[in-house]
Amino acid sequence: MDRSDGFFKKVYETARLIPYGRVTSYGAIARFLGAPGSARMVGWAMNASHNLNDVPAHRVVNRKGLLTGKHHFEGTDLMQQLLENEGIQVIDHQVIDFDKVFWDPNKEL
DNA sequence: ATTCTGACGTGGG
DNA sequence: CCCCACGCCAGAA
Repeated sequence: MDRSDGFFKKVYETARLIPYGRVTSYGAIARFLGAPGSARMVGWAMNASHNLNDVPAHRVVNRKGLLTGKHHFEGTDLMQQLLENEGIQVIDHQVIDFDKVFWDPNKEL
């Protein structure tokens, strides 16, 4: 059916756990799921999550804090707008104070 | 079936 | 910090 059980579902749940005003990286989620080398699959799952509204994909960035996925959002600045709306400062598609707003599931959970 | 790509990450230089 | 090469697995052509 629509909900693939396993990896995808875990990605969605983890993404939902991201607190307000925080961001995480694909690799962090992938490692939390037990797939440290399959960070790409997290991004792929996010692409599938495009239909879901409970998955704040805009809070997920790459390890550099760069909004690599902004290209897949509507318009051209939507992802940045959402992050700034949460109090996250974003300049040139890059998250400022990334180490401060970074939320690591392995560390926080 | 094969081949390529892709919202990434890590390691070496 | 940058650049290059490899690995990872799912999906599309």
